[in-house]
Amino acid sequence: MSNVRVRFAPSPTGFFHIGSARTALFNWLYARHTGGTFILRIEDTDQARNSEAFLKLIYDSLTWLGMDWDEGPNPSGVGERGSYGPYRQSQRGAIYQRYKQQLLDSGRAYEKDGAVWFKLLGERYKVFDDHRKKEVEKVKTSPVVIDDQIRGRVERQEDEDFVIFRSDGNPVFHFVNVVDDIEMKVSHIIRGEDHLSNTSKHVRLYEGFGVTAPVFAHIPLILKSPEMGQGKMSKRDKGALIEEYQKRGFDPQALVNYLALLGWNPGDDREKMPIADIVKLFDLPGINQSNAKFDGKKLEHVNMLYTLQQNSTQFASGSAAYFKQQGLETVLLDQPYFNEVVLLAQPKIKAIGELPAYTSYFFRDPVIDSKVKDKVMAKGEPKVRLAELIAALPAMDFSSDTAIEAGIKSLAEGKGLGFGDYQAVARLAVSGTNAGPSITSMFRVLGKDRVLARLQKFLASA
RNA sequence: GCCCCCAUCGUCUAGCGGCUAGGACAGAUGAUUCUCAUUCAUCAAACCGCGGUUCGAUUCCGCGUGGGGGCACCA
Repeated sequence: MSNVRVRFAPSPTGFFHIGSARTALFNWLYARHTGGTFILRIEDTDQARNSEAFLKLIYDSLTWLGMDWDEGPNPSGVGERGSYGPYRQSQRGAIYQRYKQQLLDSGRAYEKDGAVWFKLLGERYKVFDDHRKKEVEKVKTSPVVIDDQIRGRVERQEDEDFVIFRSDGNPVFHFVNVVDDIEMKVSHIIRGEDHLSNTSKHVRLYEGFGVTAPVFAHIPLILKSPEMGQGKMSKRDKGALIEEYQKRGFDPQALVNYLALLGWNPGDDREKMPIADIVKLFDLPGINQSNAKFDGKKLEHVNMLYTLQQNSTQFASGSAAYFKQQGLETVLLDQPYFNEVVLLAQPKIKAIGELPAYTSYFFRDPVIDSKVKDKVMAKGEPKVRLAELIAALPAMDFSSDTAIEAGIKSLAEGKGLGFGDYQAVARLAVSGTNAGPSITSMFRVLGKDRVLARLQKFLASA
C-alpha cells in the first residue's frame, strides 16, 4: 500500500448530488490507482442542518456507485474502521480543543469578541472595506504560494486574521478541515475548485501548526447545462441528484463512467470504459482545468450502452429489483413471463426506469393512445384487417416468432396484402400504442388467448 | 468592489509551434426494420478578440472580453 491518503469529506446537510459524487469519485480513483487509502470523513459540525437521513444517504449513494472506503464510518452507520478516528467531526471536539490550545500557546491565535482568531504574521494597518462597509484590520504578509497539481502555481494574498472558533464555542470549517487532514495524515487534497480561494487560509494554518501542507489538486466544477441556466450545478437543478438516477433505474457503472469523463479523459477516444481501466489510467495530471457543463443526454446515452451490454440474467434480475423498489412486485408473480417481457424491452430502452411504462400492457389491459389510434385508423381498412386477423388467429401457430410471422404473412398474401397492413392495427389493439417490440414477439409472449381477446375487444369498441 | 481560476463545434473533449483541427452526445438526411428503438452511411457544426514572440501560431506571452469561483463567528 502506498502513502497516498485521500479523503472525501461531505456534510450531511442535503441530498447527495452529482458534484459531490464526482469529487468523491476522483478521490476514490486516485486512491485505487495509487494503491492508497480512501477515507470518508463526515463533516457534521453544523448541528442545525445535519440529519441522520442525509448521513445514511451518503453511505448508500457511495455504496451504490461502487466507491468503497478504507477508513471512516461503516456503511451500516454502526461503528467505524481505521485508526485515525473518530471519523465524524461531531465526535472530535477534544482534538480541536487541543489544536486550538497549541495555537493559543504559540501566540498564533488570540481571543476577541468571544471568538478565537488565527493570527497572521506581519505589519498591521487599517483600511475601509467598501464591500463590507466597515473598517478592517489588514496584515502585510508574503503571498501564499500553492503548487496545485492541476492549476499549477497559484499565488494569493491572505491579509486578514480569521475566526477559527466561533463565540458559540464551535470551530469553523477551515480549522477543522486542516486539523483533521493533519491528524488523518491526508497526503493529497482533491476537491472542487470552489475551495481554491480558501486554500491560502488552509496553508497559513498548516504553517501555524508547523506542518507541511499536503498536495493540493483543485478539480474543475460541474456547471449547469445551457438549458438549465448559468452557474454551477446545485441540488435544485434537474438531474443533479444521485437519487434521481437510482429512481430512474440507471446502471451505477454508467453514471460513474460518465462522471469520470467530466474533467478527465483516458488520452484517447475511448468513452465507455470498465472501471478497472479507468482506475488504471486515472491520474492527477490528466485532469482538465476548465469547468464542464452537465449533459443529461450524454449520460442517458452512456447508460443505454451499459443497459445493452448486460446479459439477460443481469438485466432480468436488475429489472425485477427495480419493479420491486417501485412497489410493483405484482408483476413478478409469474417470473418466467416477467423475464420474457423485460428481455423484449431491453434493446429498446435507455434506462430500466422506462420499463414499467414501456411494458405496462403486458401486465394489464392496454390503454389506447387516442392520437395513435386516429392515425392508424385513418389509413387503409384497419377494421377489415382486424376482423381477418381475428378469424385467422385460432389456427395460427404461436410456437415461435418465425411461426407467427409466417402465419400473418400467409394471411396477408391470401388477400394480396402485406405484413404491414396488419401490423399497425394489431399493435394498436394489443398494446395501445405504436412503439414497442416486434409484433411477432409481442404476440408470442402475450399468448394467443390474450391477443385474441384484445383484438376482439378493440374491434368491438372501434 | 477586491482576489483567484478558466477559455477548441450547442455539449463533453483530442490537440501540447507546421494537422484537410480528430472523436463522442445532441441535430439533419438517407439506408435497414412489421412500429419504435438500435445499427450503418452521409451532412452540418469550433480554435472569443486584439496585440506581440516566431520563418510559422489553436498551441507561448500580454491586454481586452466572456464564463466560473471565492471574499462570513456557513460547510
